[in-house]
Amino acid sequence: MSADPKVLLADLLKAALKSVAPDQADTPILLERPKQANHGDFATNLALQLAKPLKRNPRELAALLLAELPPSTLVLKTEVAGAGFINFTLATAAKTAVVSEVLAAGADFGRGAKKNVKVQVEFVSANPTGPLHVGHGRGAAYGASLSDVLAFAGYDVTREYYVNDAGRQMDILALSTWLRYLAGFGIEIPFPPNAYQGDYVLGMGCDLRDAHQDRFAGVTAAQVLEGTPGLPLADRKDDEAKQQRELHLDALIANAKRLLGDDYPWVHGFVLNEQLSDGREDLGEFGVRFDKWFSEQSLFDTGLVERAVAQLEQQGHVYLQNGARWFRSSAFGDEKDRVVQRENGLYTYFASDIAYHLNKYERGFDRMIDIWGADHHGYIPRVKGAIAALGLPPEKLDVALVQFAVLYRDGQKTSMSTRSGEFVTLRELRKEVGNDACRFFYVLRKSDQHLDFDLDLAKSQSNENPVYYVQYAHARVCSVLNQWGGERAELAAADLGQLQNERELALCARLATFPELVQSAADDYAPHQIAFYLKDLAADFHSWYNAERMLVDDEALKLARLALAEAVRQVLVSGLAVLGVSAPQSM
RNA sequence: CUGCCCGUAGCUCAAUCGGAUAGAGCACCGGCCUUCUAAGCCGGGGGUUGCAGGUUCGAUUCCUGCCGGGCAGGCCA
Repeated sequence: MSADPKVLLADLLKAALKSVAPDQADTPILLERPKQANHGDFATNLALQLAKPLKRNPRELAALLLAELPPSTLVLKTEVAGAGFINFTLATAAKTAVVSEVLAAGADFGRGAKKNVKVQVEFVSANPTGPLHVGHGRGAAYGASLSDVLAFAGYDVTREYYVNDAGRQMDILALSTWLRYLAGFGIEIPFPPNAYQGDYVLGMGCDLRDAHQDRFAGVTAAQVLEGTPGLPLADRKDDEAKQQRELHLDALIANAKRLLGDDYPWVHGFVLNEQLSDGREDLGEFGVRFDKWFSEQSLFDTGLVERAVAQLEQQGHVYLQNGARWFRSSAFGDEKDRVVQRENGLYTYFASDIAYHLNKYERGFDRMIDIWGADHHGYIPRVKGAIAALGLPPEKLDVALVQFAVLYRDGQKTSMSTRSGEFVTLRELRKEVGNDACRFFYVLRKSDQHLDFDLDLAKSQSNENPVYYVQYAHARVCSVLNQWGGERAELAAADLGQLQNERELALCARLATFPELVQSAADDYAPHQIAFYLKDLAADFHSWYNAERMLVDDEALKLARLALAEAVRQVLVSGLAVLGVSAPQSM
């Protein structure tokens, strides 16, 4: 086990710095891996940083630093380059040492030390009012990969789904299902255009009948429609017509609650449960699991919503206007104040969200990450404002926005609304593209970048998806190791000095960056870095594979090369695991 | 109108918190399978990083102003 060359180099530089410029001894030593191979294995801009305070030529300073650099077997060559960079080329043994490190650490190579920092990641949190669609899929893939990256980097991660089981949308779904159910008994009520149209609602209507027969069917169409304003003509799109449709829907919901009485919560619960288990199954198949499903309704049941608003009120951040309670969020960076309790006494969604975040803080997380769709960006100031108003530290909460995924089919954008009934579900997408390609594709770009998901491309040319490129590298290693047929333990004893050629050393350098890459991906909330790294690692491997044979007659060389291949395989497995992608033995 | 995000090769995207000659894939052109998997490799052409300024040794990155695209601005969830 050798120590990290980066740390050792930094120590050497620190010593040199101390003797060249004692006054500047606290200058941070920044070591980076140059993009270009002929710039060595590590480079520092230390001399450039010192040039200004010392008022000296950076190249001269670089030369001075090198002259004072303590000797080390680690370093093969140093040079001053460009404007005043110092480039280091490592000794071959220092480069290949990573192979034995990987073999010794196995799946733990690259894993960060336990940080004892509790991080909560909340993601997906889609309304349980219909199947997940491709937009949710992106949030799911991003959240799951981010969680896994953080966990791998050493954080203690809790994955959580916030279930919006309270509120009007769930009532609309319960009503929609009930109306479909009633139709099955010949009780025909015109289906409202703003109710949930999807086929899955018909299915739930049938399921409801299978489970409870005619228990909820003891009504007449006239009773259900009693007191409703009726529906305007379908082609009317004016505001008045829209408003009438909403009123009609609310009246139907009120009738449903009145007519069903104590049975309404049964229907509501039935519908909620169907949707939740459907979503859980869907996400599970996608490799996305949650540690906790947090119910919005529970915030009301435990009185936390009331308490949160009361707490804000005690601090003097709430006022009454037009019969409603307003949170003075404009005093906390929001552009205007927000209603937390409506004139009719009902709390707004925002109020329960305040309570939810209060609950998160009370659970003692050191950091919380909310993953939202980018359309919610305007929501950030009010939530952070509420947190600050409650006297809690807003900087513990990070909101990661995920841009929309836009689906293209036949070169045309495809609608994804859950209300229109025409949308592409995550299930359909997974079936067409496959889970592996799907997970990889979703995370292959920065989260704040728009995602054009071309279905035809994903479907017809799925073999060209980059995920296969990475998996293929893994399968190739497996194949070679199988044909060799030896024991993995033999590889640990390989003489790594046999690894001499450029491609082998490049592979070693690539492997050596994996631990810091994991850290960087975690720090930046950027799991896409893992995906790009795996592509690069696979490219280095394929290039080497085509240029050199592993199963050669020279026993020492063979073992060394197999050891390197096995190290590559291990890192591919670790990286793919973080992304929720399988690593097949053969393809 | 106001706020946030984004403009990088023909297309889809990277670029190590300000670094050196801006990189991949797809597409296009030319090579490599009697040898460990050709879902692969090697080579080639392709760019004023939207535009104009500013900050400094150095800018795709930071600041200002324009241009263009997306999203948001409910007592909805």
